[in-house]
Parts: sequence; C-alpha cells; structure tokens
Amino acid sequence: MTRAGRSQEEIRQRNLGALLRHVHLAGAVSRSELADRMGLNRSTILALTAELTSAGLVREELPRDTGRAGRPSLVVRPEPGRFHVLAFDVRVDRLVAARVGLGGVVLDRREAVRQRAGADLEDVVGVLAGFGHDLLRRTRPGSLCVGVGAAYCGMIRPADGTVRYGPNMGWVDQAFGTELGRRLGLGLPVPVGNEAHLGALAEHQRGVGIGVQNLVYLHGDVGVGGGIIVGGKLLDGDGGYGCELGHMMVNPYDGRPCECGSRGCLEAEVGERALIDAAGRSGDLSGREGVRAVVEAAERGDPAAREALHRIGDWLGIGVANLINLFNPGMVVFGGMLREVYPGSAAQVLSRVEANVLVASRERVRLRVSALGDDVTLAGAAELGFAKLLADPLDVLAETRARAGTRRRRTLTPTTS
Amino acid sequence: MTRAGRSQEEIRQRNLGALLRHVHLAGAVSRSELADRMGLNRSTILALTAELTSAGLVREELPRDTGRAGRPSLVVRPEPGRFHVLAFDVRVDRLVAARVGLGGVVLDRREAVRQRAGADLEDVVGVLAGFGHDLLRRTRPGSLCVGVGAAYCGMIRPADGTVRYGPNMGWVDQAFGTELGRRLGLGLPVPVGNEAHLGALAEHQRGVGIGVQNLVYLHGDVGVGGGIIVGGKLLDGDGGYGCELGHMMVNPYDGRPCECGSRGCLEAEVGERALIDAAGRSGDLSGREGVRAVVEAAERGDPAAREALHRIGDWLGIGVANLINLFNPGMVVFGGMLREVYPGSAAQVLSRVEANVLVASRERVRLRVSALGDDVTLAGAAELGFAKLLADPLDVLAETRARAGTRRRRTLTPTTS
DNA sequence: GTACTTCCTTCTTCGGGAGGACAAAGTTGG
DNA sequence: CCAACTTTGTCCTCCCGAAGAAGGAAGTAC
Repeated sequence: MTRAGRSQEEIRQRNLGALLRHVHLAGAVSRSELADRMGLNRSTILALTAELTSAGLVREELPRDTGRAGRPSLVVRPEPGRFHVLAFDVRVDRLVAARVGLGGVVLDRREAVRQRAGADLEDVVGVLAGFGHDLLRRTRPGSLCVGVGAAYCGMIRPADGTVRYGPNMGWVDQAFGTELGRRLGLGLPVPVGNEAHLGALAEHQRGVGIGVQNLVYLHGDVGVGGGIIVGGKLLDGDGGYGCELGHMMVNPYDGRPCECGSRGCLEAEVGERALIDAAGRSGDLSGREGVRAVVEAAERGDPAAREALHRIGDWLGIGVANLINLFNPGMVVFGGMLREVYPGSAAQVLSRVEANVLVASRERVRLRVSALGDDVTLAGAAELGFAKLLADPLDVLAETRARAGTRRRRTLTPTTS
Repeated sequence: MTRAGRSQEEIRQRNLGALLRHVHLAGAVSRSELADRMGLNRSTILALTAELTSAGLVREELPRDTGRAGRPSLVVRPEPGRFHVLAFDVRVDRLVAARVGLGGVVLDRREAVRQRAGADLEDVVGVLAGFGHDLLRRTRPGSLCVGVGAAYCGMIRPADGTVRYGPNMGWVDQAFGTELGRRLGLGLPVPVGNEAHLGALAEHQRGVGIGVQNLVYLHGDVGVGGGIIVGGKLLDGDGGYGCELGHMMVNPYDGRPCECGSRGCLEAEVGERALIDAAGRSGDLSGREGVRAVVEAAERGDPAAREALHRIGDWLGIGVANLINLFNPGMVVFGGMLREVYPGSAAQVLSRVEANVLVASRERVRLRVSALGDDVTLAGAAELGFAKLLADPLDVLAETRARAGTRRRRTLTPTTS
C-alpha cells in the first residue's frame, strides 16, 4: 500500500512538482490552463507560481494577442539559463554529453565517436566526465546544475547505476553510475537508465507518444531493446530489469544465435546482423551504416534488400503482435535503427498484427516511427536528471544551493580533477 | 498528469479507504500497526477509525494477550455481517454466485454446472440473477449489499462489462454486465472482469502473491488467460484488453490451430486439448477431467502422460521465459488447470527459464502454484465488488442507504422480478 | 465609449493532520 | 503486591494548504 497523500506539506510539494512538470513539458502554459489541467483553484495556482517564481524556476509573462475576450492569463515559462542538468548517453557507436535547460532545451553538447569493440570503464567515464567538466566550465555564472542523468545501451541496476550486462562493451557488473558520479565530483548521484527505457519515456513525454498512457517502444541498434509505458509509468519490474523484449523467443526451431547465449530471440532475428545477412551483404557491410545501405538499396528497388526487409518485418511482426496482445497499447513506436527499417517492413508487421492480435486490442493501436530521432536516449537521460527536481522542486534547490555554498567555501579553484 | 492529492477532503477519503483496505485484507490490525503502515499519526488513526466505526464498517476490540509491554493497542476488525457484496463467476464448466462479507469471507454460495457448449446470454444471466436474489433473500435483515462484481472467462470491456469475445460460449459483444445489473434490479452497476485478471488480483491480495508488486499470473482452462500485476496494479492497457498472454505466438512453424484463428499461440500449445492430444488420449478424454486423468496417469508413472506433460512444459517454459524477460516479476503463479499441470512440467519450464531468461531477471523470480484454488476468480470478483467501497467508503455507504430508502418506500414486496 | 468576459489578487474560512500533554493499561522486576 | 517502565488512547491546540467570494484589472465586442 502506498501511503496516501499524507500531510499538507506533501501536497504542496507534489503540487509544486506537478506544476513545474507541466511548464517543463509544455514550455509555456497560462495560469488558467494550469488551473484547468491540475484541477486546482486560481488562488492556489497563484500561490504555487509565486513560490516557483521566487525560487527562480519559472517566470511569468504577459501573453501577446490572445485573441479571446477577457483579461489575458499570465503565461508561465521555465526560467531560461538558470538551472540545467547534465545528460550523458553511452551509445553503441558514440559517447554524447549535453547540458539541458529546464524545458528540455539542449544548451550545449559534446560528442565523440567510439570503436564498437570493448572499452574500459575508466576510458568511457573519463571521456564523459571530461565532457561534463567542459560543459560546466562554459556555463555562464549563476546557472546551477540541479541533476545528472545517463543512458546506457545495456542492462542497468537502477539502484546504483551499475551495468549488469552490457553486451556491446563486454561489461558485466561495472559500477558505471557511481564511477561517473565520482569523476564528475559534483556531489550529485548519477542515475542511469537503459537506453530503450529512457527512449520510451522521452517519446512518451516529448515525442509521438504525448498523451498515450500505454505505449510500447522498440529501440533497435545491434540488438533490440524495449521500453514500455504502462498507465503512464515506465514498466520496470522488481529489479528494474523489465521490458527486455529483445530476448522474447520468436523462433524456437531454427533461430539465429543470440548474444545472450540462446537462439531465436527477437533481436537475433531482426537486429543489424540479421538484416545484413538476409540481404546477403555480410561480406561488405556492417553496423548502422550497413543497415542504412540495405534500406537505401531497398528504396532504390534492389530485390535482395527488399526481400531482407520483408523477412525482418515478418519476425518483427510476430514480436509486435505478441506485445500488443500483452499490453493493449495505444501506440507502438519504432526507434533507433528500427526507425529506418520499419517503413520497408511495415507491410509484414501489419499483416502479422492483423493475423495474430485479437480484434479488441488492434482496433485502436497506432504504429509509428520515433519522432525524436537519434537523440531520444539523450532526451530521456535529461529527463532522468530532472526527475528529482520535478518531484520536489524546493528540496532540490535547497540541496543545490547548500552544495554550491560548501564547494565555494572549500576551494576557490574550479573542481576539475 | 493525474491531478495531485487535491483538496483535504480527498485526502480524508483516500485515508479512510486505505485504512479500510488494510482491515479488509488483514482481517484484524491494531491501531498502532495501522499508524506504522500508513505513515500517519496516532491521532489521525483515531479519527479515521472513529469515523469508520460510527459508519458501521469496522469495530474495535481489546486484544487478548499481546505479550508485549505497554498499553495494548486496540484491534480493528471488519464488522461482520453488516455489509457484503455479491460475487459472480462464469466459468467454463459452471456458474457460481456468492455473498461475500467485508474481510473476504464467503458467507453463502450457490453453484450450477453447465454444459460446455454455447449458452444464451439470457439463460446465463437468468441463473446468476436467480442465485443473487436467493442469496439476498436469505440474508439476515440489516445487512446491506454495497457492491457487485463478476468474473467472466473471456475478453471484457471494463467500461460497461460487455463480453467482447467469449470463445467458450461463442459470445461476441454481449452486454453481460448491463444485463446482469438489470436483472438483479439492485440499482447497482455490475463491473465485470476477465477471470485471469481477477485471479491475478486475488492471488496478489490474498494468495501466494501477497506483497509481490510485480506478478505474472497464468490461468489455464480451455485456453490460457493472463493477469499481470505491474507495480501493484493490474495491467489493463488502453481498452482493458491487456494481459492476453494466451495468444503469444510461441510456435510459428508447425503451431497447432488456435480458437482465435491463428496458429502456434501459447494456449494452443499448452491448453487442455494440447495436453490430452499429446498424451494420445483424445479419443476417450476431454475437458478438465481429461487433464486430471492425464496428470494422475503421469503421477502413477505412465510414460505417455509424463512425456505429454514434458512437451507442454517446454512450450509453457518458452512463454514464461518471455514473460519474465518482459516483466521482471517477483513471482509467476500458475492457476486454474495449470495448477495441476505445472508440477509435472516444472522441470521443462525451469530449464527454459534458465536458458532463455537474462540472469538479472531470473535471479529472484519464484514460480508458484495458485494458493486459492478454483475460487481464485470468485475471490477476484468479490474484490471487484468491494473496489468502490475501498476507494470511498462514506460515499458508497451514503449511496447504499439512499438506495435502500427509496426501494423500501417504493414497494413493500421484495424486488424479485 | 459602454457592455461583457475572463482573469488576477486579497482576505476569510474550512478542514485535515501533526504534535504535545496527560491518562490508561499493560509488562518487568523486586 | 508495588513501583518503574513502556506503549498506547484521547484531548486539545496549532499549522498549513486549498477553496471560495469579492473587488479590481485588462482585454474583446459592438
């Protein structure tokens, strides 16, 4: 049982958070609209916005040209450039870091390509922490970092950001989050999320899936990861390891071998290598560029490439059909490399959905391609960094200011190692 | 965004509901324990219990022999025999109705076997409504019916209790809930739930799955239904049609034909007929008794029966492995006819789990057999009937009393049609 | 310029929960 | 059997958050 809405302070805290979240996600909302959406009185909205304004989180402006009768409602916007988070993204083929402002604006970013082969924890964290310090150094003074978030292409223990299983780098039980936090030296914890989990959140909050309370997101890179939104919240499971739809067995007989040691997993049948092999191009192509080449060949009419996309689509369709039967979602979103693959495979996917999904569940489901492109995961990481602030704005600010105070007192030189 | 914990009244309502739910599920809880579990002050618990006591929902008693130092805390129990719900259960092979008291005690019940072949909506509703009237007639005066709930072995539209797809009876879009409500004539809506959904809830609240926040429940009868608890709540999806794990495709090549029109669905590979066919007994056995016969034969050492269970277990294992990868649950529960099948198939299931589930997700998962037996679904239906009361106790009581008033005023003869 | 609409702001009221003080009811130990 | 200790029940006051009414402000419509 969750403890109900306990004391009044908790209410205030939650309402402040909810209001800030609305502003953060919408960019600009009028007070009257906030009152409507949150089901609160005008007076209450006044009190809440006043508190957030004086905290420096939002600002209020007169709108221009409402066009409607009556006194125009003040518009609440996130205060630009006063608070930000650091977002990190460890992808299969590159490392990305960004400074993201309240409202979700990417203020600055750094990027490095990386070899697909194994990499050392030290190296990866070193590059990312370097990016982080650089981003902070170039921040105009007065802007405070209120959180950090990281996306990683592997299985993560949410409690401490440990990489349980990262097939691309060959990592097993590496303390990624803790280590990155230590190297950043900000005194902030670094929550880490699986790339597909965070992609799902991002598409749900800022992508094609806005307003969709039940959403299945498939993220393709080397394998296929998943993020599933159930009732507006990410499905995480007991340990945070849920949504592993890439290892759903779809081909129990002559399944292709999978990284995980099994055979016939969805990701073995529809991943990069499956597509390239199916197109008969395993000699000359590989990786994301390989996938692009096959897709482009198919668009030009190449029969082998088209046939390969169809074959992938059939397996993908089985997986998607199973997922729709299980989750009865309002939308299925294809992201990562599947964004490019899906259009050429859509017919097969749809026909599997038609054949295998019960009518009631397929009546209203929409199949879409990711709207946020390659930066979905980065956006998700940023949201992870904002999560605490949106849950309890004043508390996070107090902590942040306390931390800034002690740091300034302790040393006058910047805290880069 | 859900509107936060709005006004104070809403808090009070939720706290009353939460307290009543604790009492309902635990049977008897001390006030100090309630304060602990709900995170509320002693004074508040006092106020809440006082309100529920004066409403007649609970009573407080002196405990006997606490054994601990200090003044003994008063024990709060559900008031017996003052409020009840009607629970209905449409199973594959029988119709069940029961009067269930607060706390989950079955006070009285009626049951009728039914042919497995198609049945008319009118007939089924007629029998159930008759049971309902009979149960109410034999209630001692002063006991009020505060809700109704029904379980149905098919796909249900939760909004109005319409059976979208009921393969066993050949029903499509039949207004079961509405019709049963009309025939009962209580002025109460009749929420209807899928049997496996409700089974999952029941096992989660009163069965092996108490305290397990992420739980997968598989319910076997002719087919295989599913109910999945995610973060303590039933996964329903956009239309309430989620959890259809029975139509997960596990055998895309030489799959057995399924009721749904497809082939290779989980329920086609592990359902009653699959087992009986696999045992080579399709000539002389069928239905639930057929399953029992095969299981008993296997227990006596019959090789064909044992082999059949192993084969079923292998397919079941694929399905279960997929589910564990997707949901990372704390427990998987086998109910309905799977309760009998599972022990003889466990080795195969476990070996599939071992082979196909990623380590992190299988570290802690437990596989168990249903604890509530054949009445899981009935228990779930009762909980459905109690749901409103537990969400807003005083409101439901007010409505109930108002209804009782108007009914008594309108007619002096009982309201049986 | 007047009527109308919609919103902002202030002030008061209401209600829920926390917390302290004291009484009550049990155990423990002599 | 009594005193010390522990834990809880009950009462009372305080605090705080939200609602709601009233009056003013800032737009549009005609």
